Amino acid sequence: MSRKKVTIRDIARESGVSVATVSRYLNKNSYTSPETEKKIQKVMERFQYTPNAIARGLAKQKSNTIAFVTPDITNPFFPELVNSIEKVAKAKGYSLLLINTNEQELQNLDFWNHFQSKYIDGFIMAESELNEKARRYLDEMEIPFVRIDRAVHPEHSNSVHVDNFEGARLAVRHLLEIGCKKVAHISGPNSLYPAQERLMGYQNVISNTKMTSIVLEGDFTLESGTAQTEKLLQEHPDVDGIFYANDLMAIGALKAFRAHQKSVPEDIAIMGFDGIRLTEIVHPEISTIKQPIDKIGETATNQLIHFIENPDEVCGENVLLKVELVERESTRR
Amino acid sequence: MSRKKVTIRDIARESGVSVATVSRYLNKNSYTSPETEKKIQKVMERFQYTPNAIARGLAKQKSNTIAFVTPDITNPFFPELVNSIEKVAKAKGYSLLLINTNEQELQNLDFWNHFQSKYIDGFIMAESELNEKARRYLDEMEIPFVRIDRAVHPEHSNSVHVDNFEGARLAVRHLLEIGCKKVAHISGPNSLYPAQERLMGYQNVISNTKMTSIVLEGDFTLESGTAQTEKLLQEHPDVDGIFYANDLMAIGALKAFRAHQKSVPEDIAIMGFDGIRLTEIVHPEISTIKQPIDKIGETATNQLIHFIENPDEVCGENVLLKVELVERESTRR
DNA sequence: TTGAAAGCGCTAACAT
DNA sequence: ATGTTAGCGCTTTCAA
Repeated sequence: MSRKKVTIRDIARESGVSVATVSRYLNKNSYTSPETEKKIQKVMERFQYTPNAIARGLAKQKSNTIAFVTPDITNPFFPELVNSIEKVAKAKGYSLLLINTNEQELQNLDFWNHFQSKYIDGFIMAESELNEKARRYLDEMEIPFVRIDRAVHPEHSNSVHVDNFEGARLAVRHLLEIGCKKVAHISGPNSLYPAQERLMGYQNVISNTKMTSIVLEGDFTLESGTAQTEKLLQEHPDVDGIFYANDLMAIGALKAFRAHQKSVPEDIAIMGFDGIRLTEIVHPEISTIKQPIDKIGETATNQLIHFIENPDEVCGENVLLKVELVERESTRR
Repeated sequence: MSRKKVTIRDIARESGVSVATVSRYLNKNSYTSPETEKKIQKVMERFQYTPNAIARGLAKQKSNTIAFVTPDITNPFFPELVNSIEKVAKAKGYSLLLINTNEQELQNLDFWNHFQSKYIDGFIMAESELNEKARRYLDEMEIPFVRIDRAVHPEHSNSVHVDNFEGARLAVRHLLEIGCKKVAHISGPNSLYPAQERLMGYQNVISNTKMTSIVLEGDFTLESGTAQTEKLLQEHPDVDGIFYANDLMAIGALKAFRAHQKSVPEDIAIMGFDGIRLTEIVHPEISTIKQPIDKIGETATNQLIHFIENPDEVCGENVLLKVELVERESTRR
């Protein structure tokens, strides 16, 4: 038996109906009599028919593909996130395209033209920012997207967002509860909104104590965790609790503590933020504020697909998810 | 200004030529006079024309997308790999689809029908195995693919493969050189060819000494690293060197050593395999046999695209890449 | 409820 | 060197 690809026309001919009827059956959007449905169904099975997605895409101007756009997929947040995004997408009949591109290029209208030329139905972005021009262009082209993680910004809607402020408060209060007397914060880049929120959470709690606020700005990388901790230990050798704006920096800090013979949690207790798996792998295991990563991916994807399929519902909401304190060795006294 | 999408017909009309000429210009596969080229070029720029990828796909039966197929993208190997795959793919005009699916489903012909219905041009797989039926089907459909990492198997060609045997030998010899007297191996699953090769490398070196071979089978997970190390310490408390078939298990082992108050490298020296970034993050930093991850991704992608674009060259080669010893704290005496 | 036919936007013979 | 035209496989009016 030759593997000639079977088309809708073959199915139509073989079932004795027109292609239009077969198409209707396929799309279940118009009535078809039960009998013809049965017939078509049978024939499709016999021929192992699978409608051609590309042809469909061309006719409907829709690819049933969404994209995940990021400048750096080695961000440790990424794999789990993609997992849940892909899961939901697949369940709803969408494929996931991975697009690795820098912030620069996202401002380029050509980039979006190519994007549209594939009829990509929408995308999720986790890190970059779009300038005014790009946003307007996307708007004209009616390509929906949702922001998560570092891409969240209060000026823009359509995002899935976690409670960074409350999370930071949880973290700092936890440090106070276990008896820390001098608590510092290594923040994320000030330009990022989630980093600002975490900083504000820290300050909010500290301002209700007699402590003074000690903040150094990091950049969310492992290396900056090590470096800023070094600096902090230099300037304030008596710090006994540190809240890091993300887990990676907290993990990087461990190297600095080792160099300074400080033991965690005995000399200094530390908290991270994110809940990446790495926190359980290092020693000591790091206490953290855990984000519901799967839920973020799921919610974002559901929301995106909702927009795609209901373009009329103009304005998207912002979802806010809860975070949770996870206590581990780094704060166990 | 309305954003009506501009098509090849608009460009043709506006440049005073036929669509065929524009198409030729686009595909640069037939001659067009320099003058008309200039004209067309101008018009395209003026209209910001981007050819519709879906329409092209339908006509050429080709989507210019490749897929990365894996059952578990949280495999720590993944992000860096995808990075290099995507980079090469993009440079050659291909997009990357991420497909998360279990081994089970890969045997399902419907899965491949859907795959084909999108005109996916080829794929890379890193972990699963395909049964005879699926392989034949792919063959009939002429969907090329290449195997890397755990999916490599000596019975199949078209793979990019590292020198596991030699790598294992390097690792074990290194342990001997730093003075280990009793060296054990925690292997990967026996069912996986790369794991077998690493095991053979271990045995090869050990057989040239007066030592006896001590091997426990792990499964490449962090947890199994901890568990098998526990077991090993129970059975052979005097082991003073361990070669782990991958980094993750070596990292998991650290927990076991801590529990048994064994210090690394003083009491026991350990080596991993892979060269994932994590080995530099934990303490002590783990010596390892580093695979050229980027190169694997690049080579695999280049090879895949080569097959896609030269379907005539029937039989694919197997590329073998070198590995490299990286000495870190875990073997520094 | 079903069919005929005109697209969707591009490619690739075949002509000229 | 360029134009005509018939697809690629499916969807969607419009009629019946």
